[in-house]
Parts: sequence; structure tokens; C-alpha cells
Amino acid sequence: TVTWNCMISGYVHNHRIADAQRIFDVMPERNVVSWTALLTGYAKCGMLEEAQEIFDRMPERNVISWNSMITAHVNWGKIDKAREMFDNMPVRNATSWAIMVSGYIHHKLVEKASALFDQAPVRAVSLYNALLSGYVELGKIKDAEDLFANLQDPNVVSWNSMLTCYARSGRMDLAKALFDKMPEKDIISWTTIIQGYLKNGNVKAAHQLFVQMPVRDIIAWNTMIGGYAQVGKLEDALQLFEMMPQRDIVSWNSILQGYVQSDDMASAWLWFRKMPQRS
RNA sequence: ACACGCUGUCCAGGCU
Repeated sequence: TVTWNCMISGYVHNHRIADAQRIFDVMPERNVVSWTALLTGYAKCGMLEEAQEIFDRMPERNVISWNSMITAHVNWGKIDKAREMFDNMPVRNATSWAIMVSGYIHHKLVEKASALFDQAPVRAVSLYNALLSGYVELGKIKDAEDLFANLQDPNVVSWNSMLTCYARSGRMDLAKALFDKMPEKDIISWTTIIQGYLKNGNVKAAHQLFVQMPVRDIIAWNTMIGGYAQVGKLEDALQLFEMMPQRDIVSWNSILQGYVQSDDMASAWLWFRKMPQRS
């Protein structure tokens, strides 16, 4: 069953819901993981009613099934329905609380998010992070700082949110100080600080860090390319574009955007025609 | 790599 479930989950990640459903139908026996994975698959494809139907039909549900269904509602704008399920679920874990707080945050309902945060029986780091990202998103620097200061044991996600906070408000001095102080940095920390320098007009510093970073994924490459493109340094952008191990649609769009930004519509059009149909 | 959640890139959209 585990092997079959892996296949379902693989298809779900690729948004191949028809194939996931096919596996689900032919597998000899299904457990709660199979059902939940399928539910998530429908939800990811925007088929909320089908997801709900699966949820209702499942022979058994655990806290993850509930969380998955709540996430589905949150992601498709049904925040009230999500809250209703949250209130009615038999058992809530730390993730349930984080999902709901994060749902409110994404709907810009910060008051509701912080009210719920205050009610949480256990303050997991992910719960803090959900609220923190909301403060950061809305530029509430002081609130973010206070919340971060209250964190007993911030993880790399918390640190990264604070990096974003300072970078977005133009305080690259604070961002860099924080970056240097981080107990551990991941690829997102590096990309965030690079993006910060780019947005604040320091392409040189950005590039230095780009060269220094231990591992670069496609998003890091795209970030640096986009930074060059935005300031009209298209040769640099193109050079990186050629160098990167693989490209996705964002890589192509970033260069395109660079041409548009430079008012070079002729090159933009040529580039557009060179773009692969899908990626 | 058996299912859910919090942080980074282009564009578009949605909400207030």
C-alpha cells in the first residue's frame, strides 16, 4: 500500500489528478493516507467539491485529513468554511492552528489571525511563523520584531521572515546584520538577502552573495537574472541565463521583462518567439 | 521521497 500511495502522491505533486485517481482505483487496498493524498490532489487542481466529496466518503479520517480539507478551503477562498471545519474537528494539532492562522493572513485578516493565535493552546514555531509572515507582508515591522523577540526557539523560517521584513522596508543594514547572525542559513536565506539588495539598488552586493552562496537552485538563479534585467543589465542577465543548469518559465519571463523594461520591444518580441511552449 | 502547515524569484489574477 505504501508503494501505491507513493505513486498517488507523485501524481498529485505533478497535478496529474486523473492518473492519481486511476492508481487509487486499481490499488488492492487503500488506507487513510491514500484517501487523504487523493483529496489533496483534487484540491490542488481546484476541484474543491470533489475534494469535499472524498472527505465525506472516507471510511476514516485523522487529523491530517481534516487539515488537508481545511487547507483546500483556505486556498480557494473559503475561509469561513475552513473556520467552520476547524471549529468542528475532533482533534487539532499544531499544524491545524498554523493552517488557520496562515489562512487569515493570506486573506489579510490580521485581527482574526492574531485573535486565533492568542487562543492556541500550544504556541508552535510554525504558528508564530504564520503570524510573523503576516506582519511582514503588511510591513508591520514593530509587530514583527516583537513577535520574533518572543520566540523562544526561532527556526530558519522565522529568521528568513525577519530578513524579508528588513529587506522589504529598505533596511539592508539590519537585514545583513541579521543574516550574519543566523545560526543556520538555508538557500532561502541567501536568496532573500540577495533579493533585498537587488530591490534596494545594490546589484553589486547581490552578485557577490550570489557567487558566495554554497548551493544555487533555480529560484536563486532567477532572482539574480531578474535583478540584472530590471536595471537594464541584459548582457549580465543573459550570461547567467546561459550558465544556469536548467531554466523554467520564470527564467524566460525575467529576461523578457528586462527587454520590456528597457523599452526594447523588438528584442522582447524575438525573445518571446524563442520561448518554449511549455516548461 | 506514503498524506496536511509557516519563509525566497517573473507575470497575471483575486480580496480589503
